[in-house]
Amino acid sequence: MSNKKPRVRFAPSPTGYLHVGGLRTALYNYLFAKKNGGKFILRIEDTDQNRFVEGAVDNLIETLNWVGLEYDEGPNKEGSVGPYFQSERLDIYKKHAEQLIAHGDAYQCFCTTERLTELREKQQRAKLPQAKYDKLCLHLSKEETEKNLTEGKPHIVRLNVKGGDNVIINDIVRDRVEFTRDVIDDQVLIKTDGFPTYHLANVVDDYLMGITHVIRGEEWLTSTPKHILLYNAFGWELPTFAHLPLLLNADRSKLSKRQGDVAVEDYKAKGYLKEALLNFVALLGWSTSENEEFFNLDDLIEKFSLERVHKAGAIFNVEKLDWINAEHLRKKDKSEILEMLKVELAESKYKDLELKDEYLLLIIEAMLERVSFVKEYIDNSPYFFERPTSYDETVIKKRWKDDSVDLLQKYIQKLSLLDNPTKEDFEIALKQVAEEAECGAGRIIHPARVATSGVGIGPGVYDLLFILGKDEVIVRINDALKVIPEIKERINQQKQNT
RNA sequence: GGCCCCUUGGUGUAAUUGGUUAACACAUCGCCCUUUCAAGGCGAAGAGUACGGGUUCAACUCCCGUAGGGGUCACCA
Repeated sequence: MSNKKPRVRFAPSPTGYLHVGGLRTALYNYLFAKKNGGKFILRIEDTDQNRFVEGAVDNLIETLNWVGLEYDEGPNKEGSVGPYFQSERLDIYKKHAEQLIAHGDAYQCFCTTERLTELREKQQRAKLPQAKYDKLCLHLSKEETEKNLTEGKPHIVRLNVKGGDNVIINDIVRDRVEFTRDVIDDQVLIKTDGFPTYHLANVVDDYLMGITHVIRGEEWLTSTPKHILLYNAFGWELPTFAHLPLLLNADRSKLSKRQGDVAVEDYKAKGYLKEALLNFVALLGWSTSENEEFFNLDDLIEKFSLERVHKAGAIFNVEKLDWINAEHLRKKDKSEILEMLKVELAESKYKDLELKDEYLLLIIEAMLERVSFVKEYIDNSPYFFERPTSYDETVIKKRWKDDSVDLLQKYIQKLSLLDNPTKEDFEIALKQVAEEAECGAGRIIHPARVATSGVGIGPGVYDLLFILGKDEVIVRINDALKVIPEIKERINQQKQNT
């Protein structure tokens, strides 16, 4: 397969949502394909009828589209090796299972679930190293098997694991992994309902779909020997394997729902950028020799290699994700942020406000360095969208002085004389008032900020005042002057009482 | 428990594949800048590479053992 263009696949089972670990697997597959001019295929592993989830496939595809991992072949994008739903390939698996049976590499098994359970319990009680099927049905005579079949007895098909050499996996990430054959169970290939198990289906499909590299999570490593036995039984050339390290919870167990968000859509809903998610997840188990950290998708395609994927599992550290998200957000064009902010606003309580683009752009400019998420433009500075509903008491306590009322009155008086003040005009006016009152500018800056925004933090005051505009500033300060002195008075009272 | 995988600061990783004061980033702390908060700049603390043996002039890098963690042992994927 050395000269062939690689064909890789992401083969999730549609359980409802895309797991971030799945996203990382999909990404590595995608990057490997794009890097090497190959094809990235999406195959739906829906062979478990019990786990059918309505709408799961659509949701999965939607999420994949959202992050921008476009597949070359898959559902709704037929190539020449479809269908891409395993549930639509049942006859293919059946045919292949029959072929295996004919060659003695598989056999029908009529054992009941009860017997199997009992067998397993007995083996466990006997403290056998490993519970395995006892091959009872392998020794059924041809006649018995035929009889059972014609009687319509429920049955499954099992892989017939024979003795022989150790099974060796050559893996790009883990080099060489070796298993003795006695640890390999006679794996179920076809279930009673006629559906194949993962093991049969993935081998048959990977071969038929021309998959050259199987890139998947480490949880598959121990079942890979079964797959290799199947390839051998069919006489097929093995694909190259690459088993990826797991994504972990903070306690180093496999990343799970219980310990935080696990679905890509959860992160999307929280406002993470797709660029940040991909960038972050790419770094969980892979790095460049320079240890660079900021990448967009094109960078990743250029730099990625499976050889630099490493072996140990990685903890999914949200703090770092947050930082990467902020980095990506700051590098975006203001116009792009504007569009995202509009979407965010449309879903907020300010959805009925009519806000001009120039106004939003001013906010974006002023807040850019202060936000890590688009929604923070709203959450961190609601005062751009509504008048303060309260005033931060700790700020009042610290910044509101006896002369604040007087200074602010003088300031708005001065402002009222200005015609279309620029940002600089707001500054000049404020400094004039300070000079005339023979006090520092801070004496006005801080009260002006709380009075107009209700809080003590935010962009530069002159930005704040300019963006709000002269009229609004005057209204807000007048409003504030009616209530802040009372708050201050109350705070002073409390102080005396304690 | 059997089998398999893994092990560099709290976290993600780097270390020209045996020669570095073990590097970078996130997080933390401090200082500077800004009369706010961030961002940014500078700096600090934090691992001597899980542990123990070897091999070697030299080991994070090779070998053996131990420990710890994880994965897997379904008619789920």
